[in-house]
Amino acid sequence: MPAAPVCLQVALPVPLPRLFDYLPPEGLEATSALVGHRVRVPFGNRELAGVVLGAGPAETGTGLRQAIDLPDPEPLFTGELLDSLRWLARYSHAPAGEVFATALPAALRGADPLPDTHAWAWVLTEAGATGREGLRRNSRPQRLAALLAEGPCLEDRLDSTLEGWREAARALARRGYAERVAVPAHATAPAPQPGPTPNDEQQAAIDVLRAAEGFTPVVLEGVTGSGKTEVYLHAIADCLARGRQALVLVPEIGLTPQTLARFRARLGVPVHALHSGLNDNERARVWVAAWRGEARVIVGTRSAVFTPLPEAGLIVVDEEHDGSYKQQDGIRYHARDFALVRGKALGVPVLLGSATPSLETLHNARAGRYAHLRLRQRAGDARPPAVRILDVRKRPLQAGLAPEVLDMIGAALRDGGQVLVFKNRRGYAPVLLCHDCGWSAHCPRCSSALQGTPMTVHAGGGRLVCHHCGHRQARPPACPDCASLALQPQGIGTERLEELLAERFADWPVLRIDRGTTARRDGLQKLLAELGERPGILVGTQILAKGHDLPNLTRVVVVGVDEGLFSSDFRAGEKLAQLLIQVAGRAGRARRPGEVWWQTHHPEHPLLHGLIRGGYDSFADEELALREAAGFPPFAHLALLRAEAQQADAAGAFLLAAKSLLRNASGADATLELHGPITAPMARRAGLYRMQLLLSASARRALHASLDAALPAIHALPEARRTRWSLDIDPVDLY
DNA sequence: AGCACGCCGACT
DNA sequence: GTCGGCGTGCTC
Repeated sequence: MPAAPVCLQVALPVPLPRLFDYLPPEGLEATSALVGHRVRVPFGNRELAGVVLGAGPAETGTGLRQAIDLPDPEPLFTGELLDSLRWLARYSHAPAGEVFATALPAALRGADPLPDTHAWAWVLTEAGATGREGLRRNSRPQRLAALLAEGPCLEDRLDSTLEGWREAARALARRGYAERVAVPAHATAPAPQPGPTPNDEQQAAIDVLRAAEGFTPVVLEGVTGSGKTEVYLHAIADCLARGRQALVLVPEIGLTPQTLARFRARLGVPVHALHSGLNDNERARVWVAAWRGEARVIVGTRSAVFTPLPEAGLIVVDEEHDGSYKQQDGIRYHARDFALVRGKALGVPVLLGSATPSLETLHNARAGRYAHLRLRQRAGDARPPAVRILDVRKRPLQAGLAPEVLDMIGAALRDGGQVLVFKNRRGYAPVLLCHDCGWSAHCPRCSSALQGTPMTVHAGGGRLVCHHCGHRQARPPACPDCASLALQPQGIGTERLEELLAERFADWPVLRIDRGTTARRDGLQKLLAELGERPGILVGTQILAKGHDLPNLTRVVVVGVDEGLFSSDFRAGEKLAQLLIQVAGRAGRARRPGEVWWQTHHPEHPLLHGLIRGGYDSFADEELALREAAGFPPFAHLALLRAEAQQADAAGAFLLAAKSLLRNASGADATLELHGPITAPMARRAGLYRMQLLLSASARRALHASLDAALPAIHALPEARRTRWSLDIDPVDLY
């Protein structure tokens, strides 16, 4: 019998959960030496680029086609990154081809050749050296020429030294005074600057990392202003001194030009940034520079976790609790978790920094899996602000603000201070709340230790729905506890906040800070610089929780606290606590003592009192106990099967069929719980009906085993055809 | 996901 | 008589 032909097993970016066999390209043999290479193949009547993941005998006998070529002289994926991405494909139950495509910068997803990784610098020509005297004094070209007279200067550095240098450089180039030259990336750094001497706590953290051998996860817990970045910088410097690369992940709003400038000034090697402001080619250049070992320090947001690190020495995840680390579409990975997977495979320390670590991370720390270090000292004489809980039951609210709050804002402004009015995150499903006594609707079938499960007001307003089990009931006409008629869905009407404040405090500036006003690079900085230290009001969401010093900020008001207290999302309490702590940090940096007001219908709520009395730690103790009793993460493992369809019943029919397949697949193993299908809180989006099925298991293994067993059949369901569906492992939002 | 093939309405 | 609607089927 003739041996089956030896072919390449190729992962292609198509939503099909399998590899494709190809004969090797002309003149090449199919061996495992080709694993990790990009490969160009014919696919149907088009051409695709994929990644070789194996070599072996063909499984399908007929119709084998031949790969076209391998674009790169060496494999792009080797060793640790190759293994980690294979692991991610298995863990996320996603096609390997899509995972590898996600890991590559967009410009490399095709078969285009690798970009060169030179950095660009500007130098003065001989003509420029003499001719620059003739330039108009203090004009930008003259200032640029003066700068270049001291030596060649990198474009990166020009970005932070001379505003508008590009135009000036073009002007010099036109006269033949200056030219652009390519320089190898590693030869381009300024001399490192010394930093301040670390305090005892910082030094202890630095020492732990210095002594670490192999994979060492370390939680660094420290409030705003306690100097976490200083610890990062020392650890990175140590890592560089050992001749290794460092990867730093930051949340989307954390990667400011100021952060980068600080890293660049201190480290004395080029710092490569990967953020949303870069175009595809720039991103590809950084990725390849890291792959070649030229980039020694890479600072980037979520997707930077896929950077190759052939000489890795350290991974830092800043603000590890931040929600922006979880990708919400496509391959739904969690960058912090994947960073830990990579750190383990690489055998390097992983530093998780936060003022408010996620409960997952705290749980791991308490179980002894992570080292847990704290920074308690604050820089300078900053003091924590006084927190005041304002009971707004029965108070007449204007655009959601109590009269006491408006009075306080007026007084603070007249006193020359700035006020931050912080709206809690939008997007919570509305919960029915009694304005007179604080009663809220809970599901009768889902009572658990976790304060019961709030029911949400369904679109249309007449019905209450339990988001956990799908139970429905009519909306009560009056409060069951106090018979008041003041039942209101929470989370509505905050849009009017800015309008009201601008009208009421017309003599002072009212700045709205949201994604819209700060989308441009430096948008937030510009707005804040404009305000300076003049009295005024800042209105905003999430984005204001972190960021720059506002030394004149004396009052902070948090509205929408109740939406966090009574959201049907089990993570809402954690998010609220993190937010309240972070926002308090903003007021705690003022020159004058700050005051934080929390506006609530639930002045006695244990979460609020726990935070005031024992801080984040004691909140975490209580919340972890509740999560354990209720069977939620980190004590259970979740997966969410979402479906959307044109027809109202199609999504539900698909999920019901999937549920029965999963039930069979879990077999005698009763540890897999299936909740639903229920309508998603946002029941319709873009005209599609949306539903979801929640899977939970106390053991990760059971969850994945059932999914592995059932997914092929779920893919093949006839109901799947008229449905768009996706699987989210470890969902962060249950909707 | 693309991109075919494949049968039924309003247009030159 | 054709162009084109999106149902369903396949991709080594």
